[in-house]
Amino acid sequence: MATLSDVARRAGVSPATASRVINGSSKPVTDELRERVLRAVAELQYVPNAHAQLLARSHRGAVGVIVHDVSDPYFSEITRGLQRVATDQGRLLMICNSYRDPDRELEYVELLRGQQVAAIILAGSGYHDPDFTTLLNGKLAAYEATGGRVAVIGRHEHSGDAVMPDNRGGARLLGQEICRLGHQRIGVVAGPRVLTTTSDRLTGLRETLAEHGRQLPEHLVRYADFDRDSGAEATAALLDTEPGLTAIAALNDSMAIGALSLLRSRSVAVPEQVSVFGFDDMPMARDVTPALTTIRLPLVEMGARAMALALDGGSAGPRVESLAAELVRRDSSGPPPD
Amino acid sequence: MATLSDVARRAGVSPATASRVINGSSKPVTDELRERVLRAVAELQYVPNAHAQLLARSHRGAVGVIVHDVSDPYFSEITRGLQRVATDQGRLLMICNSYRDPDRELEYVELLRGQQVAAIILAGSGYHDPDFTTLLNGKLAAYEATGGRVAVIGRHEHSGDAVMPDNRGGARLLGQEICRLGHQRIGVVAGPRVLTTTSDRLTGLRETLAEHGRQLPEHLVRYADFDRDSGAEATAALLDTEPGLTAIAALNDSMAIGALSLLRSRSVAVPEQVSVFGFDDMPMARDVTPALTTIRLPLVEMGARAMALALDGGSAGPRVESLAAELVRRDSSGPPPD
DNA sequence: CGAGATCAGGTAAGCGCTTTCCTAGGAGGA
DNA sequence: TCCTCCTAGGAAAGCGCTTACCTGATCTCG
Repeated sequence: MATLSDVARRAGVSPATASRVINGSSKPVTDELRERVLRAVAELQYVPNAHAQLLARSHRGAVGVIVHDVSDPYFSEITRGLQRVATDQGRLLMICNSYRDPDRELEYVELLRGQQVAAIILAGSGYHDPDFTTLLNGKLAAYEATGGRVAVIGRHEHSGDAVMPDNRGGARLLGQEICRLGHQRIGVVAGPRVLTTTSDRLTGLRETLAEHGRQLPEHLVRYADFDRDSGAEATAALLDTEPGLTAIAALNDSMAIGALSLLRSRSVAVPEQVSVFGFDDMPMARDVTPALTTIRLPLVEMGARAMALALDGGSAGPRVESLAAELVRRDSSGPPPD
Repeated sequence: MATLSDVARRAGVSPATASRVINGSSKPVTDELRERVLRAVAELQYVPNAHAQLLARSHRGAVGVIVHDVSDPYFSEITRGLQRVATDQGRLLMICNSYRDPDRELEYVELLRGQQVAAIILAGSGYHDPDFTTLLNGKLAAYEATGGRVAVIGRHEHSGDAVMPDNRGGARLLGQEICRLGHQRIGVVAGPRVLTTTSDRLTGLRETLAEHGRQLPEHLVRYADFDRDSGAEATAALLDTEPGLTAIAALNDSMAIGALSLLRSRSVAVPEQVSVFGFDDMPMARDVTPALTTIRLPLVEMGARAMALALDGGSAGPRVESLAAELVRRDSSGPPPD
């Protein structure tokens, strides 16, 4: 691999001069020398060693992002928003998948810190796990203490800048719609118990149902993994327990799609016999049949806001931006059968 | 940010010793000192500067991946495969999105080279653009000349290790199925003209149709962008031109889903009036209604193979692994109406 | 015509780490 | 008791780059 000195030698100048023309430094260099350096660069196919550069300048260019899984549409949308703002500011994004493993999340924080990233963004639900939370906050605090910026998306456990989707409010909208339609026997396909997103959504739903005089007994809540297949399984279990259900609320769209697929396989008509509700409004929600009634979260926007928070040097104390959810009525929901 | 010397000072040892215990070097260190160093690390929340480490060792750990767009399911699947193998080997993955911009692709090659990655993997179709191809190959060659490894997925233009999905063969399967069902009036929603994937698939399809005595006139091929919405548009255009079509072959699933959605909005029954075919078999293909008949490509496998090729030091000359495509019959296809 | 200002370019000191090589001290053997 | 050999630990030389500072030449002006 050619180095700066190789270039300098070949051009017959000092490394300093070579560095200056390559980086377009403000220090003037005669055209003659500039030319020679550029020629040498081309001939040697020279590319500066990014690590050496980062060491020498103390710049901090890149931004780290820790998400549960980019291939999950929920996170690809968020990531798209993050990406957009980062790119606009000429920042490189390092994306890390924790696959919902708290330990891996911790490791990635260290890794990103080691990479000298300018900011770390944590996207995705927090965990109901005080020990982990303490540990994580400690690491983040250490990072912030050295000038790093942190922003989180949808996790209350961190006390700094945050973008919070209104999970609870969204779930209330969902509950209202279910009641408005007149459903009485309602099953819920929830996400992993340990995630705060699950409990927030569940809480909102419970509250609203209670306000309308509905019960949500524990055996009608099934915990799954926020993915399609486990959503289908949970739906099956729900139906087996309580064949008379007329509404199934899945706490994210992937699981709702799983539910749809299971219902189809059992020839249960949606929404005539059973209504299905999702949450998130991923792009795919409108393409399944029947198109999914769901709660829209402005995912791309959330990503963009979080990145903006992280990058704007944030003078004041912790800023929390709450983004509203919105009900999207499509074809998977309707009144219960008579 | 605490440095190694800070740690060493606090522990009352030399940086060398500190480095040794932190990295678990083979050089023996007394428990006494080891202990002191570890305590200092904990107290200072020390994390090694990854750039300095990379500079000092000449290790080359990470692997770079350039894809069109990870949030496109086609690439998330491939990436999953790449990721799996990379993680197994303890490698960090740097993922870059070119968004199908050749210039950006070129830039990313430089960037990754600057990051000293051990290998670069290019996934996604090549371009029909000799100038670009020459440029890209030049850059890759320069990288390989300095010991970097390169593997490509689905691009013929590079002469090194490659994993090639059998686009043409898959398209032939598609053509056969269409003919078998008895369709005569066939429209195609193709991808961007400039991509080799588009032309490969188109060629396979054309060949097979021709063998069965079908024509595929140019006005029945509409070029779109491999995404849902442009697929819908192209389908609309196709139908407007030629209302009598009984089969629409989209050259990827996203566009097929767009086609499905457009047909639904026009109340055209699928497959009774028009059959729709996709390509790739993304996870989502089975969840749309009607479930999509498509050509399965082993996307995850492709990623895994490519990473394996790139990482195994590949002694011999260029290795090309071709992966077969497979027809998946679902509900969106059937015989033409009488 | 010489002193200071100006300018292009070079010199060298790091950035934070790893690792080779060296040293001092202790163990072991004669 | 003295010499050798091993051992743990330190000193220091880089890794490839940037940049503050210095130098020598040219220019400007009194």
